[in-house]
Amino acid sequence: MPHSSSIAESASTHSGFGDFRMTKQRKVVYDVLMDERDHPTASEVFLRAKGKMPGISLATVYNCLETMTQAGLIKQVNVDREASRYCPNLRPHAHFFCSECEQIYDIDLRRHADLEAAWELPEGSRIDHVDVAMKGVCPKCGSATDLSKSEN
Amino acid sequence: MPHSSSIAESASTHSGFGDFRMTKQRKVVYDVLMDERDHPTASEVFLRAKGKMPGISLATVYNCLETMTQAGLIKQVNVDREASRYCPNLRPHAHFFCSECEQIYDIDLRRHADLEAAWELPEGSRIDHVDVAMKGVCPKCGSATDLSKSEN
DNA sequence: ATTTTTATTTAGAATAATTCTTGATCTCAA
DNA sequence: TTGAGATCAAGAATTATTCTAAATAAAAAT
Repeated sequence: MPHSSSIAESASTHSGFGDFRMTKQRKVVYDVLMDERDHPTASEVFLRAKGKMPGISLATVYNCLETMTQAGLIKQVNVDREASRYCPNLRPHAHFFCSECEQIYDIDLRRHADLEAAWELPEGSRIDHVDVAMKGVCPKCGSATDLSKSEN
Repeated sequence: MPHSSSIAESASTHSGFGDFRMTKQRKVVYDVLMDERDHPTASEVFLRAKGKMPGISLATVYNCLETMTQAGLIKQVNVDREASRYCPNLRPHAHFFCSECEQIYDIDLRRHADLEAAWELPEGSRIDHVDVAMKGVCPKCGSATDLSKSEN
């Protein structure tokens, strides 16, 4: 008889997130995301993860990112068709992509804001997930005069 | 031929949208989007376009979609990392992706709604574009009992 | 503790959407 | 009409991601 217990698991590698096991590799990947919350791509995560665990493979990084996304531990962030990025911020938030510095910033939702109220949703729609991505220029890049389009 | 409309229809091949030329191919692609507003992917557009212009190539369809998106004639719609879809709806609207029927629906913005008010945007951010994608189950699919998960 | 089962990792091959390249063709303007 | 530049077509190339299969590790059962 294979196991069947749905939730409520026991000791060690379990995290309490459904059937999710926090393996060594997953821990490393998760830590990478926690260490620098700059929305790295899978390959960027891979590079950093190798620093902590040289033998880890790219496929594993992809696996970990996918499993942890499913488990709800992290979020996958997509901007246009670029490589997916990942973040461990679980609060409801939007993403702001600065087209100057190509950084992604988390934008928090205001306490009382009602996202769905703004839209003419047909009666009876069930919303599972709302994804808000903004594009523009961040304060840092915006204040820099057009001349000094240097770095930062 | 159906649709008469708006833009991209005047005299020569010029449309008034910057330096954009409405060539035969681009017209075909644009008409495909106008004929059936169901957010087709590039390959779907290609298939339909071949009906109107058998010699058209996939590369050209990609070119047309890209140029017209740049020109602001159509919009590229991305849901997660799936193939991009395209729509000629220029009103500000969000996209609702039904995970049952895999259709994309346009969701209009309520007249007075203020999108940016909901977010804790840092002072001095310049927003060029906001992209809202919702995922869930549409009324049609939601009302169908779980048993009749048939089509549509 | 040893065996059996199941999940996870790894490396590389495969995939799929998209972009690029090159040469041909078309359009506009002189 | 000619020349320049834009656009098109066909196929090769790219790239992020997924898949496959074998090896390993962890958990459960004996």
